[in-house]
Amino acid sequence: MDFLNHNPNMLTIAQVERETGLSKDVLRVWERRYGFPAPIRSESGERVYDLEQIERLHVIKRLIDRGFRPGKLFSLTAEELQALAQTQATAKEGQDLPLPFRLIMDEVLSDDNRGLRQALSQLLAKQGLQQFVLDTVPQLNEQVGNLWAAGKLGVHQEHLYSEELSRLLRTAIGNLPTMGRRPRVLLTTLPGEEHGLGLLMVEGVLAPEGVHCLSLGVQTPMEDIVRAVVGHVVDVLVLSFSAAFPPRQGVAALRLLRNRLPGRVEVWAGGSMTRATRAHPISGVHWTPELSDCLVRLADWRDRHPVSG
Amino acid sequence: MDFLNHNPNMLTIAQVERETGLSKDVLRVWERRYGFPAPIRSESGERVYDLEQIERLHVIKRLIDRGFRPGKLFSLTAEELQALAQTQATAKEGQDLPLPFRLIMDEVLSDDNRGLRQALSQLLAKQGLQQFVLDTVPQLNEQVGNLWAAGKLGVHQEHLYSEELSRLLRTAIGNLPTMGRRPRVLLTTLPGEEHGLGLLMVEGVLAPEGVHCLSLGVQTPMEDIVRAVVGHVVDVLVLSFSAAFPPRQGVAALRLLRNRLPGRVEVWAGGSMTRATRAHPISGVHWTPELSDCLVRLADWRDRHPVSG
DNA sequence: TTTCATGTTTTGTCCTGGACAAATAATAGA
DNA sequence: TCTATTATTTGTCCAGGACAAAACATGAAA
Repeated sequence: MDFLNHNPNMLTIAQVERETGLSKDVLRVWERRYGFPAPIRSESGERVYDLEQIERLHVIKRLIDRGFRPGKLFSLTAEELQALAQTQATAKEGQDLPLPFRLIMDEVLSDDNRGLRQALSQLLAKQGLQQFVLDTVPQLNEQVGNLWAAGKLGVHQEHLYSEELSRLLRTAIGNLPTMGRRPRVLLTTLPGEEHGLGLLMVEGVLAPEGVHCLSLGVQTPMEDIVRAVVGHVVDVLVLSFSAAFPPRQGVAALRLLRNRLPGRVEVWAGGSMTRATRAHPISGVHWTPELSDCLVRLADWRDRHPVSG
Repeated sequence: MDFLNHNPNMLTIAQVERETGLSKDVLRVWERRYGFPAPIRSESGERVYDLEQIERLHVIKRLIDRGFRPGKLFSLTAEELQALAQTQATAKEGQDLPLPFRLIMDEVLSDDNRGLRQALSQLLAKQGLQQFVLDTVPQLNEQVGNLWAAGKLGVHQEHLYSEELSRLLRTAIGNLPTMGRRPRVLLTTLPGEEHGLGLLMVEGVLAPEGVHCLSLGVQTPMEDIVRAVVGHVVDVLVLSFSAAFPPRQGVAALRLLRNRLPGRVEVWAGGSMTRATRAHPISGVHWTPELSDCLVRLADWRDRHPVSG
């Protein structure tokens, strides 16, 4: 194996795709239409990008995620772009929040994982798991989202936040006494959805109700979801979709999956995406855009399935 | 929004890519070369795949993952393919394993998450966290890998195993007393590496040594790794690479990253991939293919940085 | 026999540039 | 002010050629 080839400060298009999250198709069509990025070519004609371009791509990507359109952005100079990013940064400050929230955000912003862990776990202890997940966590998430949108938060800080929160929730759920009452619930996400926090939150709401939860983590192929549902004799399948999941594809995938599951099994679809799709009913799929909807559905399920014997 | 269009049993090429993990390019070039898959076309000429083809693609993908070459597989009929999958299934049985391992594998195979959780946590309690991670977990992983290669294990069972193991490790790590001695270690994976178990294992080895660990979860873009390393004043950066990570790209990415980090910061690269790359030294990067290598490096680091005052 | 170097085949990735579907913005009508 | 059309922008898909990388086969040297 020869790993010695090219200049270590240059990236191939595949590396840029992984690094920035922009597909090869997009990178090429931007180059064609807007003249940027403008990679040099290897001797065999393949695109080779330097670090400056990657950095600029990152800036552009972030601005697009905040709602700007590519057309506008590509006509700007580097300075204007930078200025725009700065302007945005001051837009949505953390407003009048209750003190505990401000504190937690401060820990996130100051990169203090110990402090963050401490603060989160204190809040959890005060409120109890279910309350914490139903009320506090969504507010925290929103706040993190705001700070992110305002450009105050680096990706690593967002990662740190969700890592510590996951850790805390898992621990709390793990320490719950095992009840294993019906319904048996299977939790996972479809391929393409790699955000697993939603699953943990649902589990944090249901487990205290004594529900038998079974999580497969993220990105389980449909075929395997079907197998698991049958194999585990599951009553309810919970799927979570973040806001980043394209609603069209979500609905298409749910239809497809619904078709292949036994009718007996309920499907609950939750997460931010479902706020956009709730107006489009799918027969046999329940939208649970809010966490509390899961509790409503749970009560309903138990009403219809009284414990016999 | 109109979600009502196409037949819910047909998939677009993008859906097939997500579902099977085969890139669009591969799907198209297979069709061109081997005549399979053979999707019908929408009225606008786009590929539309039916469920049968997806299923066959899944089978083929699995066989390729087990070392078969596409060329061979595409000349087989459906029956031969099925037969091959079956044959493989009996190849690598679980051999003479110590009893506790057999037990755990049985729990995995019987889809019993409660039992699995129980068995794992019992083993952990007996051995202690560090020992458990150093000895037992790698053996379990290997065994799961064997069963997978033998076709005995569904994806959902593999997911279940790693989910329960992660849960257990997180809980155990979370219950450790906080020491926060040097070095300060940052753990994450590069974009493209979505397997996070390795990070947990490293943490499970280092945390009992009193190391100040800080995990960012998976797939942190390089730019943000650099920021986090600087922002958190980290001494050591730990990166994990699963066997699925292409060695070439791993080495290229490490070179790139190393160039952008302060020289003071050590980089430890571990995980199965590094067994293939260890022969290719990168200055400033330490290969730690075995977990115990992390302990060696830790001792070395502490030797060179005696606590002053 | 095993190990390593070399050539050959297979396989996956990249390319161009056109077409069009989907998402978004702009405009007209209620 | 709100809602339905129409226009523009933007991302995805396509074909089919080229070639880089990986896997395999062959032969020479240890």
